[in-house]
Amino acid sequence: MTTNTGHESTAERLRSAGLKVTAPRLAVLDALSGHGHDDADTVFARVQQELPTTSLQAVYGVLTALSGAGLIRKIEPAGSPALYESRIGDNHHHLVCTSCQRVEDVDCVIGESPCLTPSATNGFEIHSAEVTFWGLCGECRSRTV
Amino acid sequence: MTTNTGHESTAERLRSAGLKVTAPRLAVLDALSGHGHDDADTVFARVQQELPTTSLQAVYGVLTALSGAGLIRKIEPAGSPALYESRIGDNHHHLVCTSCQRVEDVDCVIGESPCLTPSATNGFEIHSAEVTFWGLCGECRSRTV
DNA sequence: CGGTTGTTTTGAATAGTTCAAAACAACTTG
DNA sequence: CAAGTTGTTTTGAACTATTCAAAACAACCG
Repeated sequence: MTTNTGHESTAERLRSAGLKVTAPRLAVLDALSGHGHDDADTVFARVQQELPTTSLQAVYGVLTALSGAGLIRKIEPAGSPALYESRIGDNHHHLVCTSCQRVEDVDCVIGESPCLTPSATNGFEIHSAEVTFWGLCGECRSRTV
Repeated sequence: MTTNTGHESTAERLRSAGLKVTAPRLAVLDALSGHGHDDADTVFARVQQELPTTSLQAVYGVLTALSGAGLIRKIEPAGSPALYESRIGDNHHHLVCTSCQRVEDVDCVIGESPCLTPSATNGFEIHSAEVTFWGLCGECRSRTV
């Protein structure tokens, strides 16, 4: 029975996505929850603390499975390794600092639609739009005065 | 004298950018002109035809120098190697096919401003915005019927 | 034409990620 | 609840795109 109570446990979310519930997967989801945007190495380091036998390749496998299932989202800003985030469902966008590579979330630009409507589709059937804002974060701005 | 006649030769464009005029640079600029979006290997292959002694590393160096000088633009869509294009100056965006990775240009979404104005800047000083539309290109759509 | 500085060659190294086979563990079914 | 099936993780290796570094070289200035 796959009852969706609205506040599924982590294990339940895995099961409803058709994935087996394993310790590495729970640990990765836990490592990503609440945090911002982490690369595979960072997730790996965090997972190892509570599950020291986990391999980096397992983390890659888990991250791939989870983003394939839509439980996490993968972004790949130019110049950074792939980053994973647990905020999903809304199609939010990202600010990336050109100096320190820090990534922060921004809500969709103007409501929802503009982000999905290019001026011409060139025959493409568009599924999603991704917006990346490049600039200097507050911290790097004050450091560069 | 750095007279800008409005139709500078390739060599002149290099010189006005403060770069020395060399055969590999001319060949790379030539290889990129008129073409769409090419990765370093593709540029390398094209350059080799008219300048067989050129090394791949030289091509990387040239591409870095040219995009640093603003003579070409580098884009890095998730899942593809870095691509270079000669269309510059306007801040146009890209359609990327999720099936064949083909990249095409689209003009800026709605006029100009929306692309540069996120809903909240989180303290960032924003320099540019990059929009990537993901979808299926016409060719892959018909193949997937 | 000679000197200086920037560029290219050559050769090697690196980061991030993926692949493959074998060992193993989760869920299913009897 | 035991055994089997299937999906997952481990282990170890490979790979791609890219960068680094030193030496040879060429463009441009005077």
